[in-house]
Amino acid sequence: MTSPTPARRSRRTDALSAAAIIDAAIAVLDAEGEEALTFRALSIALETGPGAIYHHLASKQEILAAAAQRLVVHALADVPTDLDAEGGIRAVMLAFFDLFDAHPWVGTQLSREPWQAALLEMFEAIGAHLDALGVDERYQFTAASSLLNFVLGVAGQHASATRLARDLDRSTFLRDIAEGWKDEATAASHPFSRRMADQLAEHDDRQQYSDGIDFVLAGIAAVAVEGGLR
Amino acid sequence: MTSPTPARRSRRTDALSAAAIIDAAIAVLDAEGEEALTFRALSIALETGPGAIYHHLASKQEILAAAAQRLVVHALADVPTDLDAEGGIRAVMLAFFDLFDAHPWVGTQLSREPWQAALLEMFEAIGAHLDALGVDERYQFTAASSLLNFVLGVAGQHASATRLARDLDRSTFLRDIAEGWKDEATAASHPFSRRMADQLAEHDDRQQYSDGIDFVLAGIAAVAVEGGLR
DNA sequence: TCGCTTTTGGAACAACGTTCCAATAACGAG
DNA sequence: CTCGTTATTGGAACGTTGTTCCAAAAGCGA
Repeated sequence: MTSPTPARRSRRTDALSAAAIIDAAIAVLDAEGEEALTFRALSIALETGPGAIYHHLASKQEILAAAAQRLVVHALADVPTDLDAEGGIRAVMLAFFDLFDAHPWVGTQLSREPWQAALLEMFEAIGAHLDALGVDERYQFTAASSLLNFVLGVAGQHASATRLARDLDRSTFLRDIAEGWKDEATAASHPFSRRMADQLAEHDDRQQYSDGIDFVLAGIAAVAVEGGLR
Repeated sequence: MTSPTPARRSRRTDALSAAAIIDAAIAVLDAEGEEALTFRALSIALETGPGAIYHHLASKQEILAAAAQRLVVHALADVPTDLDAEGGIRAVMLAFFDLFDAHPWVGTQLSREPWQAALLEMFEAIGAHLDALGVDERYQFTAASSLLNFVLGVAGQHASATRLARDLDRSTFLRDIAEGWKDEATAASHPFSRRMADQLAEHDDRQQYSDGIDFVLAGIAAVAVEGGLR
């Protein structure tokens, strides 16, 4: 098998490169999920061995971080630029949600390494609108961080929910959780959650995310625009 | 070695149990960090083998989830109950931060499994105050979720930062990141982050978290209390 | 005292990320 | 063109992980 073909041109027709490895990694992650990205799977996809991969990238972390950054940059490139300040922030934030919805593994990756490259891109994209929004300069760092932290929380939950509900249906998965909240013993000690159980089962993730942004933006407007309290 | 001592009373003086295993797991996690919790480390700490552990708990996930839930419940038990609605929510949210600061691995765990037991406790503790805060019933689910997502984002970042800065000092770690933001090429394409670099290096995590809560609470008050817009 | 069930702990397994290395292609200097 | 040097390749091997399996031991009801 795999006859040597002694003296053709190149060992590979397509040269291996960091970019090619990241391409393959994204393809595997999107097609089969986070836990499917192994050096063995990558080796098969690229028709090579782990040694060759390690010659271009230092670790699995580096592959994941680079893959996440590429998708973040790509998603941000598609955001329209002719919007007012608030519309611009909303568009950026929704672009993040759609990215995490299409590539849930990115949500996991962003919590693996602090202030990695992808996070800088997100931080910048959010912060770029704060001046135009009229946010007092002293509040801009906190405002951008708050929006970023909110996105990251959603991204993490969305990723783990998708991971678990990979075979299972999302709605039946949520219905099961909601049923648990309606269990007598649980409901007795968790009355608020009991009241919310039906909404949990029926809610729209994207709408809820958008409503959450409304809260944070309204809060920033109330506290940090035109000199809020202290 | 380990002479059999043929016929004493019990095989172990302290009976193995789920609670004892979780105790040991928390001790290992707090003392040596997330990646130190292995079945081998647990076996040594409990003076047993992996088989005995699996007889009481089904998987490593289950151990981590139970450990996280215990700490969340414990942290919530210490929150004073004689506060007004807003003070109550603030106290709960700050209790979460202090928990994630003392036990960073909890922040990672909460993103591993969706709607796990610990999250229900957090969701309930937040939501319990929303009626008293005057939040319209239609907004309570979204309001509680938004606060929860914000906490989870902070927890995840805090956990990964602590993990990376385990040997390294936190302030020098942040200073290094900030220096990267001041790099000429980076600064040119990321002017907002460039302006924020010094604040990144000097900011207080807990204060920033508290300010973020101010934003979200102000936004909830503006949008969802006494019938906000739409 | 005996039979059955629970509990124990260690051996064994497959899979993972990573390291190492011998073989090969590419390339610059002569 | 030729040759020594470097870059690149891919597979074998390593140590560690979570998990499974099983035989021995302890506890317990009849």
